[in-house]
Amino acid sequence: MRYWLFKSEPDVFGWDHLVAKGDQGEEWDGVRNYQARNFMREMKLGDRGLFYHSNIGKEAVGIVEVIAEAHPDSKAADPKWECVDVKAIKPLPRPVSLDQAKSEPRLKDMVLVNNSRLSVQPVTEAEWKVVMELAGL
DNA sequence: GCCAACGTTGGC
DNA sequence: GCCAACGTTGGC
Repeated sequence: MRYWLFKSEPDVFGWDHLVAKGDQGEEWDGVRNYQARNFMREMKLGDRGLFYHSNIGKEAVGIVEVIAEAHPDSKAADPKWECVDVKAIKPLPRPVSLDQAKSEPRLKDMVLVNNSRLSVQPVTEAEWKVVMELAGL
């Protein structure tokens, strides 16, 4: 299983929105960046990801699971843009902020810390474990 | 609100 | 195919 990080602005589509979708989950649509799309193409059913709030909060707030592998983004005019479906698994007991990630030496190579603009990112297993530890899981 | 970083576009 | 101009993202 691999780990990922999904970034979203909470006032556009936040953790609570995804939780409200329940087991049905939601398409991670709207990605118009090749790097991010290519990561979604690599995702497999059951992969886990962090749900990160950009701009407001700047913290990982929950865990999601991939429930549908890459397919054309239903909201894109061009089918070259693909996305996966995700559902909320559980909130982090203690959200992990960008500041925390930056000040944690074990997370210094995390994409989130080094390339703030990429909206879908891979997370290594080692990084995942550190984040879980900081989150109180 | 500003601006640095990055990606994309389009003229040449 | 290069690169300047432009637009967007997201941290500060």
